[in-house]
Formats: sequence, structure tokens, C-alpha cells
Amino acid sequence: MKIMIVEDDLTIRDMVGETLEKWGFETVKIEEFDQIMQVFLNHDPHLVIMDINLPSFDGFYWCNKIREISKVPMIFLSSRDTPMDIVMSMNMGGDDYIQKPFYMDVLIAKMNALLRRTYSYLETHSKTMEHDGIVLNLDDGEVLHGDQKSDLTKTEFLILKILMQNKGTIVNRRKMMRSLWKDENFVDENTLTVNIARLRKKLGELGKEYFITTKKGQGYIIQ
Amino acid sequence: MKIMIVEDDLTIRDMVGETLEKWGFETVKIEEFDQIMQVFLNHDPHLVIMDINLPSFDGFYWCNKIREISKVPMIFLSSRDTPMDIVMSMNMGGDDYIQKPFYMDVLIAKMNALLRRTYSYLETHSKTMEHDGIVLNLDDGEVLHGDQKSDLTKTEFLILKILMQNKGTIVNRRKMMRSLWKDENFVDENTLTVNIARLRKKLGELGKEYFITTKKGQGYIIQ
DNA sequence: AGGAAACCTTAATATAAACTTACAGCTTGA
DNA sequence: TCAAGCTGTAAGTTTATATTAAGGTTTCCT
Repeated sequence: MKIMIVEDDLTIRDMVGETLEKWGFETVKIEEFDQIMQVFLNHDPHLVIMDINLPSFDGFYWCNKIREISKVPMIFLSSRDTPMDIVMSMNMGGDDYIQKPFYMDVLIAKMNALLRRTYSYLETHSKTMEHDGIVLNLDDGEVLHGDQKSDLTKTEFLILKILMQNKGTIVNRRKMMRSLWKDENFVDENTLTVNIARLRKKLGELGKEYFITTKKGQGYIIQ
Repeated sequence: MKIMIVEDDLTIRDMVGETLEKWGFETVKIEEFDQIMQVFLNHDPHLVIMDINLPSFDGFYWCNKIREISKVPMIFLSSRDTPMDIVMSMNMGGDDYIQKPFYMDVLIAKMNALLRRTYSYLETHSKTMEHDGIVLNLDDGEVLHGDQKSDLTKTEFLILKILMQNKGTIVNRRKMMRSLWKDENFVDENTLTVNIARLRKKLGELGKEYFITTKKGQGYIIQ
């Protein structure tokens, strides 16, 4: 996700930019405030962080200019603190308003919420677990390895999920069975073995034959 | 626009409700806090205002419950004031956070911004959903594929809409039934199967026989 | 090394989830 | 008021997946 930062205070600009990059965002920082529109058009960012107090024209002005051509999500920053400033920001076409000084955690959280709302399709691609090249998609019950994929059944999926949640520690068979079937008394010991085997076979087809290790007498583990 | 208000403080509830109505919103106020889900399902509001401190379960809990079946815009209210509360609210699936006491102007402005962002399709007149060549018209319940079309019944339409809204993720049968019939206890399990079959038949006639995939034991999915 | 417990493999069988088809009660509108 | 279409129910069938069973390995301990 590409974020455009429009902020004239160098300290804040750098701090915000750095933190966002640490979080995996791509950033575009404005340094020449008369070229905001060019930069916006060239980079086509997914979200804009806009300070209100700027040299020459203010943030509202630029928001207006941008809104003429785009519905990009926009969060205003400002040290002003009257309700009128918030109301203004929203009415000018902004999506949120954060008062300075602010916590970066809050900015990130608000950005994520807004991005989720705007680009909701991205949400579905984010609920996954990963380990050593194997990606387990929690939404559609698929495992991926590189460009290969395989469908898991309900039980296989649960087993893999439990093992990945506990990666690095041994999960013993009894515990596993209790999670899978609640009353372990009524299902055969061997049922788990067979399910593990099926899961291993599918992982093997993805080239990860030894993803799950047996610890004899103790249980299974993903290392 | 219909707004659901979940707030146990009677003074605030009435004040908010009155003001919203003065602004032309339709309001639904929760009075029995164990019936939030029923009310939500029955009214299907466009936005939810959610207090965090509630009797028995808190606002985060109900947010989670609602998020299992809906992406409705949600604004949290709370008198707590640490940055962590804001971050929590966003991470739980909220869109915004307003600290009490607040100005009604601010609430209204934030609501409007969020509604504008969420329902922007209303402005652009593109009341359709599209995926993989299938276009669902939200106005008249028609599906299009290329130059072919087919009329859907109410139930078929809802099923397809729910699946398309959640494309890429498995929607389990129970959740589906809860959305379709509110009180799942009174309709047969098989009714859903039959409706899915009828919908599939129509999609099949448009040449999209395998648009909806069954994940046995898990639910249905559009990939 | 030898034996036993723990685990694996394969294939047959059972089971419950989902599908199909047919039908009857309702609505709706001509 | 009667036909047409929507909707849910029922009964019987299919099918994906879980389970059982039987015989084969591996591992580890004495």
C-alpha cells in the first residue's frame, strides 16, 4: 500500500514516514508544496495523510483539488482542537481527523481501518498463517507452497492449523484428538494417524513431505 | 439511512436518537441488550453506533458478533481515553472512535464521512456487484453473464449477494441461514440446499455452472 | 540383537453432509 | 378466482470424507 504524506514539519514527516515503512507501507513524501498535484497524479497513492497548516495554501485547499479527481482515502492531521476543525475536515471530503500530538499506533490503526473499508477485497487475502514456505489460508481452507496449492478437508485443515499455531512445540496426540473431536473416547487412535497421513500426502504433493515431524511417544511438531 | 444505536445510558441514547432524527436519519435504538443480534438482523441498518461499556457483554463482543456476518460501518463511543482503546476499537473491526463527552456535530460529520465512503456506489449509480464475468444487479435482482441474463428470486438473490460480498472466503451454512431467515431454528437445513441448487441451475444456464463451490463440512465459497 | 510399543499404509466400509426430485401451501397479479 | 411462480418440506440418493481394520514399518529399550 502506497501512502502519500503531506506535512511540512520535517520531524513529523520523517517520523511518520519511517514508522510506516517499518510497517510495510510504501511512502511518498511531499517536499515541494506547489507540486502536490503532480506528485499525486504520478504516484496514485492508496491513502493520503494531509496536514492542515501548510505554507501558502492549506490542507483543505489541496483536499479540494484532489477530490476533484479522486476519492482516495484521506486523513487530516492538525494541532487545532476545536470541534469545528473536525467537522470542517469531514465536510471538505476527509475521512478522519487526528489531533497532534498523536501516537503512531493510533494513526496506523486508523489507517488500517480506513484501508480495510475502502479496499475491502484486500481483507480476504490477509487471514493466513505462514511457516517455512507453507501458507495456510484460513478463509478458504487452502494450503499454498510457491505457486502450487492444495485443498484441505475440514479435519486436515484443523490439524494443520493446530500444529502451525503451536509451531516449535510438540503437540501430543491426545491433546490433538481432544481439540478435533471433543470426546476422544469414541474415536479410534488410528483415526488421527490416518488423517495425519492424508495431510502429509497433500503437503508432499506440494514438495513439503517432511513438514510435520513425528516425535515418537510424544506427539507431532512443526519445526 | 438507518442507524442502529447501542448505548445503555438513556440520556445519551435519547439525545443522539433525537438529533439524528432531526437530521433525517431513521434510528433503531437497542433497549434489550441480549437481543442486539436479532434487532440487527431484522433491521439491517446502514451504520451502527456502539458504546463500549455495556451491561453483561461489552461493545467489542457485539462488534465481533456482527462482523461475523456483516461489514456494516461501525463507530465506537466510549469515555475511556487511552490510545489503546482507540487502537483496540479499530482492530476489532470498528471504523472510528469518538470519546465521550462529544459534540453531536462531530458525530454527525464523522457519520456522514463514513457513510459517504461506504455507500459511495449510491452516488455513482453503479448498483452492481461483479465477479468473474457474473454481474449481479442489486436493484432488480438480475444476474448477467455476457449478453445473457436470468431473473433471481429473493432468496436466490440474497444467497448470491452474501457469497459475492464474501468472495474468497468460506461462508458456512449456519451463518448463511442466519442471514437469510433470522431465526434459523424454524427452517429446515435442507431448505438452503434446495435454494443453492436452484441458484446454481440458473447460473448454469448462463454458462457458469461451477460459480459456487461446496466445501463439504465447511460451507460455500466463490473463488 | 530381539521384541514390543508406537506409528504408518492401504484399502474396504460407514457415515453424515449435501444433492435431487417431486410436491404442496402460499402469494400475487391478471 | 385461477394460473403462475415462489418457497419450504419430505423422501430418497449420491458423494466426499471419516473411520475401521489388518498387516507392515520404524524406533527404542533391555
